[in-house]
Amino acid sequence: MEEIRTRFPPSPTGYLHIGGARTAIFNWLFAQKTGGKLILRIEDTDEERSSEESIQGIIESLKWLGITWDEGPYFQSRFINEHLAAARKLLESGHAYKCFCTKEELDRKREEARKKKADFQYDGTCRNLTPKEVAEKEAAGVPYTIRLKVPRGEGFVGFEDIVYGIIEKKYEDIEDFVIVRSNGRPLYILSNTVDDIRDRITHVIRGQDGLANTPKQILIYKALGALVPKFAHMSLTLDPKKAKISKRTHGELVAVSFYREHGFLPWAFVNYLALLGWSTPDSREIFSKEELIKAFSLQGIGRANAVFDFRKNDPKFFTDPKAISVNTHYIRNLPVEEIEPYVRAELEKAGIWDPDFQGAKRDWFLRTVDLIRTRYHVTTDFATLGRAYFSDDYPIDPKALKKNILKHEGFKEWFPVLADRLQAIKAFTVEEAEKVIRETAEEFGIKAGILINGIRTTVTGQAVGPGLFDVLIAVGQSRVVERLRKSVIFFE
RNA sequence: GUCCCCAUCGUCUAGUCAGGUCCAGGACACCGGCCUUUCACGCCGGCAGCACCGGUUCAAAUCCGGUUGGGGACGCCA
Repeated sequence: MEEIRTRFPPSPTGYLHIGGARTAIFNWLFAQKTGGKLILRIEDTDEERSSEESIQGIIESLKWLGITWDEGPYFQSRFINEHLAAARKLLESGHAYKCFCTKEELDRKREEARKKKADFQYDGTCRNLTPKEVAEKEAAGVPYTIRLKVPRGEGFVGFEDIVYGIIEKKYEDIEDFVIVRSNGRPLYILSNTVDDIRDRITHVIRGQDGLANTPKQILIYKALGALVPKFAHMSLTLDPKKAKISKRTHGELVAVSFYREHGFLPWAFVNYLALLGWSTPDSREIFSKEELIKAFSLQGIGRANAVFDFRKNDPKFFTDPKAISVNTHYIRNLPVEEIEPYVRAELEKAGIWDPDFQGAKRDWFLRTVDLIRTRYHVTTDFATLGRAYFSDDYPIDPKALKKNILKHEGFKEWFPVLADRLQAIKAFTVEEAEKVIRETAEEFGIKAGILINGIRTTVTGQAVGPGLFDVLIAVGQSRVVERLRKSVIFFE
């Protein structure tokens, strides 16, 4: 059987955004699933907007997501001569012709048509130029573009899209489109097709916005005598207002790097993105990498566009709640060793990483991560909400301070007593700590909850967290005692 | 304006190709309860949808037509 080859061809005009990432993921999944190859091709032929920085950023984002490619990156700009050779071939075989119309003239006609609310198509002025006329214009040095000669009369270009089914477009609805500019540079529609032919792409998996281009490209394949690949167009990703996601209007909120910086586990993000516009008959949502590859199929891609429901300025969610929930799932359920490197990265970023955490204190570290992770949503939480476990320099949440400590003047005397008694414990265990604290509460004639919540706030800086006695063991006897002693300053 | 695509809970979706088993299933979010030293987790329960109109049929979310709505493409950008 023929080898399956897919490609991901980003144009390096900015960061990788979620739409591009999704396209890359689907191509990658299909290649993995079928034992095929994924080709990475940088379409850097837009001289104005392409940048090296963007190329690096895109590659970095792909790597972070865990998307691997088998060939490339190839650079489209290196193959311009090949694109032009194809155009010459089309000229010679009579599938294309030189057009001497000026851009200004065409722009004017287009504008005129738009005003009259009429359809505009190139009128084919130069299509019927005699060889003599062409020669004269050329001799006079009139610049020209090269247009593909689209078949005229009845008939249509048809193909069967793997996702959308049979698509047919009448010849009369396709104009003789430009494939080479008057400055001699090829256009995307030509370059992209020639590259796909050279790279022996068998399956073009791309956004639905490429659907309208497909009949034109098929015409090029046929004129060049090349085999037409299979096409699978995927539904688009829309913003909450149903507009196409774009770097321009959504900024960093749609950048893959944004999610990396905000504490997403790469696989969780891939898993979530796969769910946008793709599903299995059983509506399953959580997949390991192996499971996703196994479950993936192009037929599972939906035809209706999907909304990436990010919430700008939402106090509770900084992006699509579903994306966060998938991430949360992984943070809570993955073997703790698998999230260890990500927690480490966050602690390093926060400047509170201790090398012992992967040496002498590794057991403690893993146990602590495991203890606190059930209420975290993103890996950055370990360095913010969880800071007190890993560093002695941590902030006290003012609300918690007010509610759990300042409300009870008694802590002025309770904290020192608790510090003494906890320090006196020989074997510092959950049971012992609990016993001491409950007895102390009884002695003072108050509810244990008051002491428990006050201690939690002092020791962790927060009103919420794991069961207090587990917290005390995690933080450790000496640090707990120290923190309690220092707490009298809250009343100064 | 022309061409193309799409239409199930707020969001992601199953079900549509092969009409009955769907007074529509799951997930997220939301609400309530249990658990509890707090917050989570977990468990239990709830809210909420087949865009509309017509047709075919014994029977339609599923098939057909139209309407409306949404999206995309119409560049000498990629």
